[in-house]
Amino acid sequence: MSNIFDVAKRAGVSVKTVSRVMNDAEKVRKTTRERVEQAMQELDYNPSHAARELRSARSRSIGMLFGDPSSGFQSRFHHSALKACDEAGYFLAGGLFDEEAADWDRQLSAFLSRTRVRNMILVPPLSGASALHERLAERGVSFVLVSPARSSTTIPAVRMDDYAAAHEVTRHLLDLGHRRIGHISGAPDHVSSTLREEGFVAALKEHGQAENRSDWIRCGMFTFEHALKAAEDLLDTADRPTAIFASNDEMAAAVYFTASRLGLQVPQDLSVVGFDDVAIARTIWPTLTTIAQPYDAMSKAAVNYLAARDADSDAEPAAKVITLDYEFILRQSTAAPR
Amino acid sequence: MSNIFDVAKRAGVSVKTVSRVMNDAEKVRKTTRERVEQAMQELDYNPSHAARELRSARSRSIGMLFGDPSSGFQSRFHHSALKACDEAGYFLAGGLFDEEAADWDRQLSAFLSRTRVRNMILVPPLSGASALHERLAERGVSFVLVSPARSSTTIPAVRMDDYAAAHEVTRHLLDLGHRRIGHISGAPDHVSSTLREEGFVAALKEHGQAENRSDWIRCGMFTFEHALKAAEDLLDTADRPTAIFASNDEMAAAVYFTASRLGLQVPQDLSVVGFDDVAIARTIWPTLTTIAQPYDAMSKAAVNYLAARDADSDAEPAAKVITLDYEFILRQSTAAPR
DNA sequence: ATGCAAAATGACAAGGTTGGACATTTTTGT
DNA sequence: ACAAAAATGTCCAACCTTGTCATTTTGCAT
Repeated sequence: MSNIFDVAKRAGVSVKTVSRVMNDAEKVRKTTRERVEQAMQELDYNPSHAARELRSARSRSIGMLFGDPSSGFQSRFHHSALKACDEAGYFLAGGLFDEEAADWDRQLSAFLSRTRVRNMILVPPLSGASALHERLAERGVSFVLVSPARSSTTIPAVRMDDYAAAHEVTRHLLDLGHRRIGHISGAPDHVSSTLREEGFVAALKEHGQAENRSDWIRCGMFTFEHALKAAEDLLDTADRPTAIFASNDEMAAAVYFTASRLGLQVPQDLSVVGFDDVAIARTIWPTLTTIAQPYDAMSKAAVNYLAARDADSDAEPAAKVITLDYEFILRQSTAAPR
Repeated sequence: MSNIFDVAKRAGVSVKTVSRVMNDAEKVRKTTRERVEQAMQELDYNPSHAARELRSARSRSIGMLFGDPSSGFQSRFHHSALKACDEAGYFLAGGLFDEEAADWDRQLSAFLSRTRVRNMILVPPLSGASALHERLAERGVSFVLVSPARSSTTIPAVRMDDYAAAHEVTRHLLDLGHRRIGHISGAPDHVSSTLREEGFVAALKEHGQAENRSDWIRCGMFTFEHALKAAEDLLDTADRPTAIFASNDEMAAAVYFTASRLGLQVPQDLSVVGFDDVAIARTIWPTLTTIAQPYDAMSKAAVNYLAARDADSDAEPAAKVITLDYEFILRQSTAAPR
């Protein structure tokens, strides 16, 4: 396995110059840079992560804590984060974190000192754990929240436009001809849930459906179990909605089940829309129309911010909260009402 | 942040002794060890991962490649692997791997040289990718397969007793009184699928149900989509089974849907059993009776083997294939037939 | 051509740990 | 008290990269 000396020798320059090429902040003449880059390629050179970390203040690694083990969002995001880190030349260090555990503080310490990670990404539900955030700040770790529960002006965060997405979803249902539309909201203390609900209500109002029954909005706490109950309340009456917009995919799955149980076919008798586009959206039948979180873009934004801060620790992002474009994914769970 | 010198000073010993304590292969008196350990605690010392990796041949890190992004098995295993690595003082390095990509070879090189990982764990479907295994062997990386597709006597692997588990599942259905039992098998080239099918057939035979219709065994390829078709074939006749054993949880979910569509209630009209106990088993309704893979035990076994080999590179495991105990998880998807 | 500032490049130490090869001290058993 | 064995210490080199500072080269104006 080749090292920086081999590259330097082959390119006929000093090791320092090779180093400069890799950390491309400093001035290197174009011809030199090209010579070095070619040598790197020829030797299939990759810098040693360990040596870099040992020598330099920049850590080159980003930590991601895994909380809720069954979170579809977390799995999807992890995948994107691996990709983003790869591209940025960073390294994603995964660690376990159990918010409920009595010794979470010790757990965190062990993770931080073992990995020497100075940068972290927190996804829900950990992006809402303020005790954790405080501890990280104390220890001088930079971190970015993904889809945080509370909007904060002090902690950098990436998120998507929940309001606009919910608005578009509702609009889609209205355009199909639905006039009786239910909504299953998430956790009331989570700002994403609130925004989605607001987007839903606003779209109805704009369409002159202001009188849409307010008891067609039920809280599902973002969980399958709660949503089952909510769906039953909505559907088990003669006067039921013809479409339901659930604030995440797991809850949409719960709607499917309740619908099946009541003998309602999706989408013929009931249109269903989810949110997040996690694995389950493609694993249930009919496949679920939903909003795809911009996983790749969010990861990239988070990694880039951390990388920039790494390079210049005083750097502050232009915007504390970065809002990214979602995507509306039309699958088979929506149709015109009968 | 304290280093090994600080610890040595505080414990009143030499740096070498501290090192010996940490790498506990060599002889250190008990009292000395305790003194050193106390000093480490007091100083909140954690050895620098980077320095160790840089200096020593032992990598202290284990790589895990992520293939199929929507694999429930992979997510569950990842969680357990993080735990196991943590306990063993190792570090889990995650990397992306796309078997289909034309440049997977380059991808692999980049991952290996960037992380300098010398140990790997491969989960399905990557534990069945022989081209990948060859390349890893060439590069001198030790690796362990988890639930490999083919039984091999040359590559270390951990797995569970698929045959026994399938046997127990079938036995459970028979004990409930079911006499007409269907099976949806996985991918025919995967030994786990074959073993499960054999366990199923054997249990029926033992119970004198040898004449159980062989066309009640259908192939579902381990995927939701294929299983939908298989379930329909099994259920959309008057002469249908009263119970179905699916070779994984995703396929069991497909059975639920087909059942609902046909107006059959689970478990009253149809008992369903899955396999793996991934997130979906608890997210669908009724919750799914299934076999839990021994995720924690498999991770631990894999990590321990790799750690042992790390310490003594000639070490070979007593058994090439370690078989671990599964757990039968009784939930709400099974009941006596009507 | 000459001199000068600016740009590009190089030499060397340092970072925390382990391994090797021995030397020295302490303990154990008799 | 003695020898042998066990435990501990010393010292140096190596791992690979980057930061600091010194040196060389280049570009430009005279």
